[in-house]
Amino acid sequence: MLSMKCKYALKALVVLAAEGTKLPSSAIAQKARVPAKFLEAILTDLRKADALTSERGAHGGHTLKGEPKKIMLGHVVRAMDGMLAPIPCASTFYYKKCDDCTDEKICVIRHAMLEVRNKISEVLDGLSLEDLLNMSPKKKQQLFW
Amino acid sequence: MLSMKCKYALKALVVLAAEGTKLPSSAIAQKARVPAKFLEAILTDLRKADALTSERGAHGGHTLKGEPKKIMLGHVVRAMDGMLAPIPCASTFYYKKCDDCTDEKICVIRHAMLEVRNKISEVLDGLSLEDLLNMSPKKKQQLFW
DNA sequence: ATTAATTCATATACAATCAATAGGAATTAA
DNA sequence: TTAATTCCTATTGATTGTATATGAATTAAT
Repeated sequence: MLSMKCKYALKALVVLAAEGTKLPSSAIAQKARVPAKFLEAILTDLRKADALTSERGAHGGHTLKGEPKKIMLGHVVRAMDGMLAPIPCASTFYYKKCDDCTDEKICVIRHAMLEVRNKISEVLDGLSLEDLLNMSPKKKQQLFW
Repeated sequence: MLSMKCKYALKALVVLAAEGTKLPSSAIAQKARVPAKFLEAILTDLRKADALTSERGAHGGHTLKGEPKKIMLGHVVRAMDGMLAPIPCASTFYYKKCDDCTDEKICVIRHAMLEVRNKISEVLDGLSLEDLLNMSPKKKQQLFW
C-alpha cells in the first residue's frame, strides 16, 4: 500500500513537473489538493531525497531538481515508504533477514516475493515524472486527477 | 508490505500442501515456525477464505481444501491483507474512489498504479501452492525456509 | 462419564505507524 | 520593518499490527 504521504509526494512532484517553475508549498498544496501543513513536511523529505531544491524567505519555494525525465517513481516511493518489495528479505535496497528463516536461498516465499518485487521495480523504476505527464490527455492544465 | 499474518498463512498452507494430510494447528505452528496462538486465528481466517477445512475435537485439525494446484497466492494474500493494488482506486477486488480525485479516468497516478497492480496480480494470481512446492529443491522435508 | 485434545470465539494489551496539526524559529526579498 | 516563506520540533488521535489470555464448545478414546 502506498501511504497518503507518498501519494501526496507524487502529486506534488507532478505539479512541479507540469509547472516547470519554482512554487511555494501553499501553491502546490492548492494545485495538488493536499493538506498544506502535511505537504510542508513531505516537501522537506523530498528535498532530502534529492528530488527538489528549496529556497527560503519571501519569493521562496520549491523547484524540481533536474529534468522530470530523470526522476523515477521508484525513487520517490522508496524515499517516502521504504522498500518496494513485499517482504524485507526480497528487497534489494532495504534488505533484512527474516527471523523465522534459516536458509533464505531456498525459501519458497522469498522466491515468490522476489518475482513480485522485480515486477514492481520494472514498472516504478521505469516510469519518470515525464512519463506521468505524458499519460495525461492534455497538458499544463492541472487535469491530472 | 505483506503482514506477518499473511506470511504465516502462506507458510501454514505450504506445510499443509507438502504434508497432504490433516494437521492440528500445533503441528503446523511447529513445522512452519509460527507463534501457535497467532496461527490459530490465522487458520480460522483461512477457513473463512475457503482455503482449508477444520475439524474440532480430539484428532481434529486442518486440511487443505482442494488441490494445492488450485489455491493461488493472490487469493491468500487478498484474504489476509486485502487488495494487491498499491492504492484503492487501482484495485479490482477492493476498489474505492479517492477523495482527492475528481476524474479518475485521467488520473496519472492511478494509471501508474494500475500497471503495478496488474503486474503483482500476474505473479500472485499465477502462482499456486503447488508451484511454491516445486520451487523447493527437495520435497517432503520441511526445507522451505 | 470422564478425560484429553482440539477448534473456536472474544477480549485484551502493547507498540508502532499513519495522517495530520500546532507553534514558532530562521531566512529572505521588498 | 514587514510579509512571505521554509524549516524544525512536538503533539495528537486514530488505526493497525502482532500478538497473548481465557475459556467455551466439540470430539474421540478410554
